[in-house]
Amino acid sequence: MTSTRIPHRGLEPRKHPRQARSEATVDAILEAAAQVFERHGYAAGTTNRIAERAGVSIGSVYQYFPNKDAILLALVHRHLAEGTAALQLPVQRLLDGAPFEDALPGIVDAVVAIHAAAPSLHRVLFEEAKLPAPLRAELEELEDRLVALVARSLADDLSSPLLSARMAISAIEGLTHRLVLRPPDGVTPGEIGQEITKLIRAYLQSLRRASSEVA
Amino acid sequence: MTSTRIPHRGLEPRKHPRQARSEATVDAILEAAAQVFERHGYAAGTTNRIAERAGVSIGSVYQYFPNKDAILLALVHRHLAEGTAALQLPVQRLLDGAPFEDALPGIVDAVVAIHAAAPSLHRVLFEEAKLPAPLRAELEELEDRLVALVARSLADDLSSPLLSARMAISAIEGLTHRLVLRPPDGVTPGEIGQEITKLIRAYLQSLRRASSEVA
Amino acid sequence: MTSTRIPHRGLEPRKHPRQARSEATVDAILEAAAQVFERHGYAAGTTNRIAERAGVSIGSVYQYFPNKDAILLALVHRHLAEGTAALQLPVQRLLDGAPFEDALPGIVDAVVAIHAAAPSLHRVLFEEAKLPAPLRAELEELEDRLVALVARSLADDLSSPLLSARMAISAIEGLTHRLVLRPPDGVTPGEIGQEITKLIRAYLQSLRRASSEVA
Amino acid sequence: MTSTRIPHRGLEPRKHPRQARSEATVDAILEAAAQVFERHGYAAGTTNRIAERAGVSIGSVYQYFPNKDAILLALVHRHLAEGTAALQLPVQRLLDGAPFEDALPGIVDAVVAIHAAAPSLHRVLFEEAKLPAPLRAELEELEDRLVALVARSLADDLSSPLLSARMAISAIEGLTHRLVLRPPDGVTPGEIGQEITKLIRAYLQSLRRASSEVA
DNA sequence: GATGAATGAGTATTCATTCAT
DNA sequence: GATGAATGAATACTCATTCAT
Repeated sequence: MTSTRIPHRGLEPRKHPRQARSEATVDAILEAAAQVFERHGYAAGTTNRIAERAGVSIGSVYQYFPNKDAILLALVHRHLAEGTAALQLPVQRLLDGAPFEDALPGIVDAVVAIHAAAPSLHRVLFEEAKLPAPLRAELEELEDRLVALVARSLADDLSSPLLSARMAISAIEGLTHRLVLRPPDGVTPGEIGQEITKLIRAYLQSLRRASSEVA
Repeated sequence: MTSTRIPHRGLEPRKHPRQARSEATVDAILEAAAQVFERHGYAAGTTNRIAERAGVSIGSVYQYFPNKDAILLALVHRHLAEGTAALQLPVQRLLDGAPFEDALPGIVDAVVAIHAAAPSLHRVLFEEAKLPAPLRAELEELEDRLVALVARSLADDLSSPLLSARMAISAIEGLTHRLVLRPPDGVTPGEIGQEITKLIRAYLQSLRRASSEVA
Repeated sequence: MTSTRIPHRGLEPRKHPRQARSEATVDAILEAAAQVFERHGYAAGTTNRIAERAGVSIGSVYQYFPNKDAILLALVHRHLAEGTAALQLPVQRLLDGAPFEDALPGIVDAVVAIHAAAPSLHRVLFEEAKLPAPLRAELEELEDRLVALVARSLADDLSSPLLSARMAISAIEGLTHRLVLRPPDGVTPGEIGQEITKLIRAYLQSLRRASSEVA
Repeated sequence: MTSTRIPHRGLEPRKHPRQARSEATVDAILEAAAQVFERHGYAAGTTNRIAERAGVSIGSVYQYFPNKDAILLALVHRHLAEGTAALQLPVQRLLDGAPFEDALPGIVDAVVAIHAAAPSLHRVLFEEAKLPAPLRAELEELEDRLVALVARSLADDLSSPLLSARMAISAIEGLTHRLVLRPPDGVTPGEIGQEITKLIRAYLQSLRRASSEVA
C-alpha cells in the first residue's frame, strides 16, 4: 500500500500474544516501527525495514499485525494510552471540582511531555497518516470530553464557557505542537510550558473581566 | 517514488509555456493537483490521477514538471504567494510603526483566510510532505522575519519581546490551523479570528502588566 | 521506441527535399543525429535531442524522416557512401587486375580512415543498432563482393582463395575496429594501418609458401 | 531506464541467497536474462520479459538485483569467469616460459570457445551495453596483462614486442568476434581457429625475419 | 512548411502481503 | 511459531510520434 489512508476493517491485532516471548516480539516490532516512522515518515517506513530493525522476520510482523496500518494504529493506541495516563492526574483534579487554572499547569506539562518524547513520531501518527474515521472520531470525542470538563469548570465565570474551553485546549495542543517540534532558540520545553500556561491564564482572566463588566 | 521526501535539485518547472494553450495546461495541472492532493494526500495523489483530473495526458504533466515533487512545490509557491499577498497590508502597517495590536486583527484575518481557502491542502503542503530543506529554511526565515518585526513593535513594553512575539505568531498559526481544519460547532471562521485576536491581546496585556509591576 | 531493432518498412526518407532550404535542414538533422548518437548511443539519443541540436523543431524532423530508425538508416547510408567512395580507387585497381597486395595498403588506409572519422558513431551504427535484415544482407553482400574480388586476385597462388580473402578482409575490419576505437599507447592511425598491412602480407606470403611446397 | 549507460554504484547483487531455492531462482534469472538479451539486445530486453522467461515474478528479480544494469553486470562477470577459466591453461604455459607460439593454439581455441557459446550475447555484453568505467578499465587491464605476458615471451626475437603482442591479441579477438558471429559458408569454428592461428604465426615469423635481417 | 504542445503505450522499480518450508 | 522467498499490483517517468495552430 502506498497510500496513507487507513481503512477501518481488519485492523485489530491478529492474535493476542499469550506467551512472554510473543509479547516481547510485539514490543520489539512496535518500538522498531516507532523509530522507523519517526525517521522516515509513514509512507517511506516500509514493513521490511520495521521487521529488520525489530530483528524479526517480515513473516513474524504479519503474524501479529494484519497489515501496515495496524502497526500504526497500535502505535497510536500506545501513544494515546501514555497521553491519557499523563493527563490522568490533572483531569482527576478537574473531576474533583478543582478550578481549571489549578489543573492547567498539570495539563500543559502532560501535553508538552507527550510531544517532547517523540515529536516527529507524533507528527506522523496524527498528521501524516490518515487515521480511520472511527478512530479519528474517538480522538475527537476524547478532546471533546476534556473540553466539556474544562467548560464545566469555567461555566460560573464565563459567558461562552464551551468556546473558551475549546480555545484553551486548542491553544495548548497547537502551541505545544509547533513549539516543541521547532523550539525557539534557547528555550527549554519547561519554559515553553510555562509560557503557554501564562497565555491561557491571561486569556481566561481577560474573559472574566469582560464577563464581569457586562454583568 | 513512494517516499514523501522532496529532493531539492531538478524541481524547477521544465519549460515556460509560450503559447496561451500551454499556460492553460499548466493551470489545469496545478488546479487538478491541488484537488487531488487535498482529497488523497500527497503519497496517494498519483501523477496519473492528477493528469486525468486535469483532462490532460500524463505526458503533458511531465512536459511542465520534472517530477511529482515539483508539482507540489509549485503549489507551495502559489500558496505562499497568496499568503504573502494577504499579509501585505498588516505587515506594512507594522513597518510603518503601528503598534502590534493594531495590526493584529489584519494578520489574524489573513492567516485565517489562507487556511480557510483550502484547509486540507494546507495540511498536505506543509505537514505531510517533507519539503526540501532550503524551502523549509526559507519558510522559517519568513516566519522569523515576521516575529522580529512584531518583537520590535513590542520591545518598549515587554521584557522578552522576542519570545512573546514568537508565542503570538505561533498561537495565531497553531490555533488557526486546528480550528479551521476542524471548527467547533456553530462557530464561523470570522468568529474564530476574533477569538484568537482576543487571546493574543489578553496575553500581551498581561505581559505588560507584569512588566510594569516589575518596573 | 525503446528497442534497438530496426523494422524494414517505412524507412525511406519521407520526402526528397527539393529546395535548398530543405536540403540544409536534412543535413542539419543528420549531422545532429550523428553527434547525438555518437555521444549518447542509439537508445539514449532521443529524437528531441536531435531536433534541438539541429536547431529545428521536432515536427520538422518528422517531416523528413518517418521515424527514429529512418534517421539512423540515413546515417548508415551516408557512412556507407563515404566508405564506398574511399574504397573506390583501390577496388578499381583490383578490378583492373592488380595483385591484391598492391591494392592492400589503399584498402587498409580507406578502412582506417572510415573508422577514424567517427569511431564511436561507427560502433553505434554497425553494432549497437540492429539494422533491418535487408540492409544487413546488403552490407554482407558488399563485403562478399569485395571478398570475391580479392579471392579472384589470389586464386592463382593459393589453395583456398575464398577463405584466405575472407580472413584478410575480416582481419582488416576487425583489427581496425578494435585498434582505432582504443588505440595502443603512442601509436597513430597511420602506423596501425601499416602494421595491419604487414600482418596481412605475412599471412598471404606464408600461405603462398605452403601452397608452393605442396605443389 | 531507456539509456544503455551503466552506472557503477549500487550494482552489487542485493542479497546472497541462503536457501537452495533462491539460488535456483538467481540462476533462472541469469539464464533468462542471457537469452532475452541475446534475442532482443540490452535496451529491448525488458526486466519483465526476463522475469517471465525465468518463470519468476518481477519482484523476485529485484529481490536479487538492484536494477537492470546489475543483471547485465552479473552476466558479464559470469562470462568473464568462464573466459578466464578457458584461458587458464594456455596462460599458465606462458607463465611457465613456453614460447608464445606454443601457447597460441590454446589461446585461440579458448577465445573461439568463449564466443561460440553465445555469440550474440557476447555482442550485447561487450559492445551494446556501456559498461561502468571501472569494469571497463578492469577488462582493459586484463587484456593488457595478457598482452604484456605475450610481449615478454616475444621480447627476445622482436623489435617491438609490445606492439606485436597487441596486434596478435587484437587479431585473435577481432577475427574471432567477426567470424564466429557470422561464419563464412561451410567453415567450422575449429577451422576458424586454425586459420587465425596460421595468420598470427605468419605475422610473427615475418617480424622475426625482418628483425634478424636488421641485425 | 514549420512549430511545439499534446499524447499514451511502455519501462524500471517498489513494497505490502502471502505462503511454502 | 518463525522464516524469508516469492508475488504482482501499482507508480513515477520517458520518449517516439501526432496534429492543431
